[in-house]
Amino acid sequence: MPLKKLNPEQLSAATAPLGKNLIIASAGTGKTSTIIGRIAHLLQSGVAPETILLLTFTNKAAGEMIDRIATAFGQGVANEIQAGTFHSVSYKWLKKLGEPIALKQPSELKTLFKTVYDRRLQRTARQESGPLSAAPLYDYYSLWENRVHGSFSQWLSDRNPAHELYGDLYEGMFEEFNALKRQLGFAGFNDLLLLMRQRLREGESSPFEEVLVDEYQDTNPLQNSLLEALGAPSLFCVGDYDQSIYAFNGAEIGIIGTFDERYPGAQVFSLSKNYRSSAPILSLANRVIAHNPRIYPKELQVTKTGPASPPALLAYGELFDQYQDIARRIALSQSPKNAIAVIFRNNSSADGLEAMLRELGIPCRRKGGGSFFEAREIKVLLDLITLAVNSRDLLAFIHILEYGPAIGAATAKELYDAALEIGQGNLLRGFLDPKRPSAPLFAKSYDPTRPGLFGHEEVAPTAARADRFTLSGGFGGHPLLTHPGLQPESAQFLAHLYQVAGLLCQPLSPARLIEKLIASPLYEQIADKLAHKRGLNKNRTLDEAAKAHAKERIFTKAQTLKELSRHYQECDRFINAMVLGAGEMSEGSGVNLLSVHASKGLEFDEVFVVDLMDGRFPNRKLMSQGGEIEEERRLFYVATTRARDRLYLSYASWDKYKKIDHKPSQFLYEAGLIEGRFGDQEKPN
DNA sequence: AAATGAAACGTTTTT
DNA sequence: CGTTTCATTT
Repeated sequence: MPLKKLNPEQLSAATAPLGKNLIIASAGTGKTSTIIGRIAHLLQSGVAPETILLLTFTNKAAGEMIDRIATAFGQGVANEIQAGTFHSVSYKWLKKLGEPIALKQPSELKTLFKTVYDRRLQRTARQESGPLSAAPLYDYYSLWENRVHGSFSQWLSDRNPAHELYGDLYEGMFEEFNALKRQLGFAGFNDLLLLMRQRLREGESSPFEEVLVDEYQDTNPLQNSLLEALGAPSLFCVGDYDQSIYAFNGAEIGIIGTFDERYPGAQVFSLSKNYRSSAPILSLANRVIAHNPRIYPKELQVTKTGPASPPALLAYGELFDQYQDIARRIALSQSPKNAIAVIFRNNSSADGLEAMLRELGIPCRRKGGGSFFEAREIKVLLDLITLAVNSRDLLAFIHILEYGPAIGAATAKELYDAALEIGQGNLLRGFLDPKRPSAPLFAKSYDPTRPGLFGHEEVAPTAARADRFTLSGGFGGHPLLTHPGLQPESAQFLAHLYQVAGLLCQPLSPARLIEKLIASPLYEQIADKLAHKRGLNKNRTLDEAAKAHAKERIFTKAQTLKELSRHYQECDRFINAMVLGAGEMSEGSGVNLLSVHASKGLEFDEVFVVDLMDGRFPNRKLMSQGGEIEEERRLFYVATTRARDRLYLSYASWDKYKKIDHKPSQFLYEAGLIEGRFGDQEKPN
């Protein structure tokens, strides 16, 4: 039983009376066991499982905890507990409330925003020192949404007075963008939280007796306001001040810091016994983090006894010597490969490491899903399935159409408008069961002086007859074929899409649908186009063998997606899970290659923290943009406390590829691994 | 309006 | 280093 295994500190936290409870749990102090214990305690005290909400930082973490509950209380009870990230829980709830939500990737929404931006800002008006470009502006806005207080333009000009001039312009853009987003039924990550909070404030009642929040230190004001809107009588927030590493996403350390002020009568518990790391590893981590100001006193006790190997500093001349030697050490290590991790500040370190490991035949796994979901052959499939779910999805439709020969963004948008009209709001019906248009369909024409997806203007309609193409399969004479500029090969592509539209209307499971899509002439044509591009040499000649190989890989990947989809019964759940959890899948097995952020919550026998050079870790570029050295130090703390038995810290003083000299990270000085004080070393003559 | 080839660009971390 | 944006051609 979960509660039996807890130490007195953990037990007293887990069995705390209902109320506002904050648990300060340093690295390796059995945070997860305490949460499991808490849930066990609630269930044993008669709290109904469906009134327990567990919020975690990743859906994977939620799944693992629910699995542990299932072991003790059975799958039935475990499944009643609401668990997931703020985002996925909000999504599920909004879905249940009947809110139509088509969740979109941030990159997609950014592109959509850019079309609004481009129309409002003439090219000539864009100079350096002028207004922000679309992408950074969108990023700022997104960060602001997570920070919730005040107006956007005010917040922006507080950061940089130069933006004050453009405040109204920006506000107007986002007003239009948000309206457009609503009209198209799209939602981004932030929207899930904003919509959920709105529903709660409008009186939607929350059924939760207690909300448990894991990784509380990484909560941002938007999430916190949602938590407050939930209004649960009891909170169980678990976090560690020293592991707050998501300031860039709006996380505010003050939220955990002011818990007892914001909730009078709150109880604060502290877990102080570390079960993970050896004494020398823990003492190194503590030595470094001691340079940060304390909010809560922390006295970590080591419980591991026996011989321990001290953390080792590995210094190298050149960057790739470092990667190579670490790969060699890993090859010689006695530890199982999946109990070893290489941790870095910036993902750019991963490629070099992976290459060197591969050279020695060592398997490795990288988090972040890799590029699987970024691959075009996967994206098209997801876009096609999206159409089955959201039959008026502008972005999905346009992305698919752009694979058509001689069809670009402009023609795609015209076809979208037309199909939507003759389908009475349903693109698929527009293909399969078109209403006869009362007026000519394509009376609009693209105006290149007004860029973006919405830059159309009325011009004199051009007459074109749909029957000028000879097509098989019942698509001949279709109203969409009256598009005046349509090429014969484009018409053929549309005929293939017509056939697929029939598939998308059938009530199929994601796996069955993907299977049929892969076998369709449409996908064959798209795959061929992609493979052709990839088989092209630099001198524009086609390497047939390379093309065949590329095509094979495309279909293999498509099969992988089909396998992945087997876990889902409904298409809409599948699609949204792919957006919400795309980054949570790791590919392969073996040595773990992780960014510090991705390593959060994990532990390994042996840990290599690499590229500990000033500038890279701490990341000076970020710090110049407002990042804080304290946050970088916390990142270092998180990285080193992943290690159970062995910890290696490494750096290289020369990057021959970029021709950059590197100095060791200041954290190596603070750790006492390098003598003297950072910044004091004399310059070489 | 699309396709092609050349130039610029920037390389943080995540739901 | 690879991607994304720009300019030119058809």
